[in-house]
Amino acid sequence: MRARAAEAEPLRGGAPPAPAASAGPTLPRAFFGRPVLDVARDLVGCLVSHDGAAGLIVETEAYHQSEPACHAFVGLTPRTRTLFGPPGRAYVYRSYGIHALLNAVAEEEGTGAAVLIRALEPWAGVEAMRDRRRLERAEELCSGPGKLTQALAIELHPDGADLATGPVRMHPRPPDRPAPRLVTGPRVGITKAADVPWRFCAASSPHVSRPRPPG
DNA sequence: CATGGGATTGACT
DNA sequence: GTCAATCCCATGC
Repeated sequence: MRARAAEAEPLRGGAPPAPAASAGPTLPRAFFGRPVLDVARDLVGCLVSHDGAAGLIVETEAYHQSEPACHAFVGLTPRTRTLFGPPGRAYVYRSYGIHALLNAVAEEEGTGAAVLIRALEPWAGVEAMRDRRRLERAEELCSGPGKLTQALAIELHPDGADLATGPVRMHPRPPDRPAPRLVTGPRVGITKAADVPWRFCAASSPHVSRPRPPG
């Protein structure tokens, strides 16, 4: 067993249990088994839930084996096994030795493609998010790919798990929410294929990561 | 088996 | 604006 005290330890003595984030039905497998750019666009507005908290996706990035910024560019290795697997699974990897980053595997089995979830608007279990992040402002809880996994308590464990059955789940856009208008731009923080405009943000959302897209 | 890079964040200048 | 922290895994000797 690894050291996981920070995860298991209650943060405050009398903290009430997080409210159940009943985010409703999950996205079908067929949603993810499509071109990764379509999946990345259509995921904005959808919900992600885990461990008593949930957020609306306000920012995504697409990655595909055909371009060098994608981990799958190097081919099938133990690390990229999940990327080449069936669509609709979670691909979670550690970045910079510290952060767990959440992706949704897209396209058909055998093709390495995924959508990185970069930012959420807190939707349920916000107090649990504040406890985990030790921050108050809603705009800072999930405004980055490493921040949102911390807020939702997602570690590497869900890698390879089905997003329809959990532990990490993805759900359609709540019916009372309008479909967001999208802003497209270059992906953040990469050195290879940095010019490809495969980043999709909900226009004017205060919950997206930096750098904020224009408009 | 040793090394180095990486899709980040938070603290600091 | 800079920079360190930190770990998985691909690569090369």
